[in-house]
Amino acid sequence: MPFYYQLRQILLADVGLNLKPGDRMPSEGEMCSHYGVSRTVVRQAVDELGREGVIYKVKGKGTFVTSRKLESSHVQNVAGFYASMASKGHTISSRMLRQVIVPASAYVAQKLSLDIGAPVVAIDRVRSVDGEPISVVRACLPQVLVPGLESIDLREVSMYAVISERFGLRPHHGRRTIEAIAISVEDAAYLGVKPGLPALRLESVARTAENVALEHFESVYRGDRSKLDIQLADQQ
Amino acid sequence: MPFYYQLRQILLADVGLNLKPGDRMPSEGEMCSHYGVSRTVVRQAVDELGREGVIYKVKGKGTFVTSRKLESSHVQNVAGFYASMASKGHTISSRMLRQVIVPASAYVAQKLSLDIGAPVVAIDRVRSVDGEPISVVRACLPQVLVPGLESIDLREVSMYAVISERFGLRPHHGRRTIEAIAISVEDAAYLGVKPGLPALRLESVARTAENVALEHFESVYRGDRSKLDIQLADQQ
DNA sequence: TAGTGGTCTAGACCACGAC
DNA sequence: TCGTGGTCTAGACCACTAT
Repeated sequence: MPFYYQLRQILLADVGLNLKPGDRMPSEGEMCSHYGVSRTVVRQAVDELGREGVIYKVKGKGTFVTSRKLESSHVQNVAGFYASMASKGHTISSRMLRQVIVPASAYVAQKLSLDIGAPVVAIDRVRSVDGEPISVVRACLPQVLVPGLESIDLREVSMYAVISERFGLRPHHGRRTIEAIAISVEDAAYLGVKPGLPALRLESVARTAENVALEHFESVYRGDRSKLDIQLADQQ
Repeated sequence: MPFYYQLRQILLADVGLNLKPGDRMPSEGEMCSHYGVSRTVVRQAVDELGREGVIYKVKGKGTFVTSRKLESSHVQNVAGFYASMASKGHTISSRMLRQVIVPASAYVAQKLSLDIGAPVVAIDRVRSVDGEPISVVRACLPQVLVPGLESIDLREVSMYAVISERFGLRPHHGRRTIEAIAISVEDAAYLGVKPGLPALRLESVARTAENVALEHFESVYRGDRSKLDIQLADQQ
């Protein structure tokens, strides 16, 4: 492990144990001599924690603990729903509605920069958190990128983990939009609510670092049980 | 301006003009000699662009252009609604519903870490984009932090800009939640839609770097005209 | 004046990818 | 083998804050 990463972990532990909100951290010079590393290393560790909002720096004064707890939300992380919920201790399960190769619709083709009719793996699931159905997710991935995905059991695992391990593909950036809709008859039945009630609709396109469109999905969350969390952080 | 910032701007312009998606950037060593700066400077500029998703690096190969256009969304930026919309060329106006000092309700007091009944400046507005009413925003700020805010004309300016200039307070981090609701009779009237239709409700608490709660607001967006945009970016 | 973080230099060695 | 980005050293000067 690089020094700066080890130091980052040490400082993170300090913030959780010895240091309270508003406390001043040791100065960069003190850290250099205390841990026997150069200032480059100290700054890389401290800057990372600053970007994550754990601490903040004031020129001429010092570095201080922000102390807020970070709970990254799956809405703004490429990590995915499964990883996000699992990290909070929830149990996630999926009921598979469809897992087949279909020709891309005009809409999906446009979102994924494919030709209309190009083969995509369509994966429709009802996702439950701690046993309760929360959302209906309809995902599409270009079949050429993930051959064989249509026959992998995804009920109890993270799809992103499978894609990463089997195909070496990792989502890197993307865009999501959220809107309020009246829930459809079909989705209401899946989620056990009345049709027409307010629901959240989240649409997402994830791309690799090379900007290859990897996945499009649309998910509908029942409005009475779902809030989407977003963390804000100013650029430091 | 620091060298690394100037270099950042130069590289950003290159990405927009000379370089296409997937193109390789000059290597770090080439930039050093070309611009006559040390590698520290080059790395600080390149790393920033990497974090913003403009470029990405592959060890042993080089640095490449991602090329996606960044459209920062006001949902995940502390910058605020006004700055976000204004930067996209929209005209924002506000109809002031209420701008007074009131005692904090139990709910607001808890969100702002105040005592119940402590004075807060309540600012309720109907916000219009390009002349069309889009959302109802109800904000509360601790009166001790922003004395006099209740008598400043906020109809045509950014509230965050006012708070920054007059009181030296800048939002630094915070948390927002999004949910789907059926719009109330009152808000429906403000927005000119039918009561009970799906709407988005965004709740936010913004804090300063010192973790002082600066502002709580709740805003309701008419569901038929609003989508909230979120940019995803993997940690590099 | 002393201490802090912000910026910068001029080197170094390493692991990884391409050839 | 060579070039790339990843990590690291040991300094330096600056602007800002506090006293």
